[in-house]
Amino acid sequence: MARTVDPVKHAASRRHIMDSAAVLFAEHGLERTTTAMICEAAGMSPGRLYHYFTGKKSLFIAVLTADRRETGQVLEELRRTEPPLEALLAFVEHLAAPAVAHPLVSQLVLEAMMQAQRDEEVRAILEEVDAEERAGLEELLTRAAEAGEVDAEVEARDGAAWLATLVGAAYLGGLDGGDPSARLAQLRRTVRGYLLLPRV
Amino acid sequence: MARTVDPVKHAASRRHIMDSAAVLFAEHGLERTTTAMICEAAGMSPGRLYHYFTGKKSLFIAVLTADRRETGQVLEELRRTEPPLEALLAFVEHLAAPAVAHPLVSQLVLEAMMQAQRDEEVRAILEEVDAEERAGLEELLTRAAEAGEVDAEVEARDGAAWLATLVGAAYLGGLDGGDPSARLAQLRRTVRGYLLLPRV
DNA sequence: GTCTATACGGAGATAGAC
DNA sequence: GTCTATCTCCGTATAGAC
Repeated sequence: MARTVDPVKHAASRRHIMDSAAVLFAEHGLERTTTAMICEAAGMSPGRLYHYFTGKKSLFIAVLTADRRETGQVLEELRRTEPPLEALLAFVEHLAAPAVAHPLVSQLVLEAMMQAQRDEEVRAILEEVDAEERAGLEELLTRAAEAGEVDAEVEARDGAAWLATLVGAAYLGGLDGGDPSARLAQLRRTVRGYLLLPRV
Repeated sequence: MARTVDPVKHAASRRHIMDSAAVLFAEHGLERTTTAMICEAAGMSPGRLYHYFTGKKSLFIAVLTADRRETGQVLEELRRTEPPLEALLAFVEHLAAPAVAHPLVSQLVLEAMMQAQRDEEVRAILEEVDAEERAGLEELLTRAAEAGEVDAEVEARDGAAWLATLVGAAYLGGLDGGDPSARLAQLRRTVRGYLLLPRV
């Protein structure tokens, strides 16, 4: 029984569409990106696009889940990294890394966050990713705190949530352009300052 | 020559529409808020709405400019506040205050930022406000630095821009709900930590 | 699998009576 | 000034030939 579809080609076609769409979603947002624009960017007809995706929203979600980062592996390694505070900082930088990679990535992530406010399906996906990230932050934060490398005033759960928010700030900063590596340095300094009580 | 329109009533009508629309823009975003939704929320017909605004976008911009904060007055006062570092922190909190006031305010501000990425007119408005805020931050930051209350490593211009980004983080944090006043405390701690070099 | 052509619905905006 | 009714366009998605 010969397969009628080549799964490799099929995946490649999907990927090509997703890559084209991702740029447009980042630049113009979900609603202002028309399927016609996507078709033109991908160099294909609507019929073809809808052969690979059931609709614009499913394409958007496919884009989001494709770029989903695997934090598990990184986390596994950082659990053994010494000192614990450095491991935590490294994790924060890992999470913020996409923001400095390219302005469009920042825009896409922020667009996703906004959509999550308004769409249950998108919200569910991002929630999952966020929970994973926060759990990692909390774990590393707790470890650093136990090692006495973090000020006692910083509570694990709230602190982790706030760190996630600060990572978000790096994405916000990505909108204005400017030097990406400088932004990463600012973030690093900020997180250190937050975790270690500054002398007053 | 009697005026045919009562300017007070006219302004009140505009205001009523803007108030109704602001909530919807915050909740659903610009594109997903239909004029029909606005009409229903405001309890009026499309004809009436278009009597007061030339279009949905002009209404959106009216909402943004109406909620525009007057930083000048606050800044004037903070210039004389001692110590300088406290003045700077107070200014940061002033800028972040709307974010803790109500979740919808956070959403509206973020929506505006996203629209600014895609619309020249919106961008121009926000740019103006942002520039004003950054100028204020830079001024107070410089003053605090000259008083030796801020670590020398923090450069005035970049530092001010980064502080503005951190204020943005407070708005981002507003999306997730949680205790608003706690978020303000986190921000305060973060900014202090950033400005004062923590002992390593 | 891919195209062209088009159906369908909805949203912004207007017309014109009152 | 305000309403009802409606126009027009455009965007999503589909139909059906190749």
